[in-house]
Amino acid sequence: MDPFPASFYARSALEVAPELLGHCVVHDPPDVPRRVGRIVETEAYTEDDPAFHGWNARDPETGELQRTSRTADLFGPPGRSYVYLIYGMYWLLNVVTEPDGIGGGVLIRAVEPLEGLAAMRPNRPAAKRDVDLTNGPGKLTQAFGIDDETYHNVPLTEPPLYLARDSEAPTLSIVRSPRIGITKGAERPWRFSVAGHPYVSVKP
DNA sequence: AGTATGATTTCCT
DNA sequence: GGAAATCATACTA
Repeated sequence: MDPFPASFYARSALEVAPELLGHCVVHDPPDVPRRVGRIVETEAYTEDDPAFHGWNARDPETGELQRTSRTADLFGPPGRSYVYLIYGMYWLLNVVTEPDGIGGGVLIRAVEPLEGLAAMRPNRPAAKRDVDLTNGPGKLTQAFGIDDETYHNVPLTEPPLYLARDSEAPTLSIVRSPRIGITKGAERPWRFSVAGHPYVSVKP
């Protein structure tokens, strides 16, 4: 499986998000068995989006979006990670999209574990069944051992953590639906999931 | 099966 | 001061 190159991400999150479905998240650090998950659910966030981080941080004079300490990396070069703490407890994994200087990203919301399940289970003691290992954005970062300390703003185009094109990816039926857990911009159908897949976090 | 609530931190108004 | 791209648990039926 080959990592997607940075150029793959240098366009709108709305194009990248559905194209990632069926392909893989690979985590292969030293001393730990390799973990692989097939992406089954994503969400797109763009600059022109009330749900975008820092949407409210606008210059009162010009209306320009401000790069705040939290959001600056969303405006950086494409193909890098944006790891964000939500509700004080959970890390969410995004990949930065759009050309350098434009803000945008794709949230990885759910994966189906393909490899390294034995290494995921100890990270997810609350998971009673394997489906609970990675069927949510906070769950999959736990299963894969991803936090901001090591994995924020690193390239997702090379080991140890990368997104890879899976030539064996099955043909998919993709569903568009409103994004989960947001209030502003909630009507935009910018969530993409594999139809009927058991690892999708919330039924569309 | 469905609904309600607490945990806990960072950032913006 | 309060909201936030969530999850696990504890209820009710």
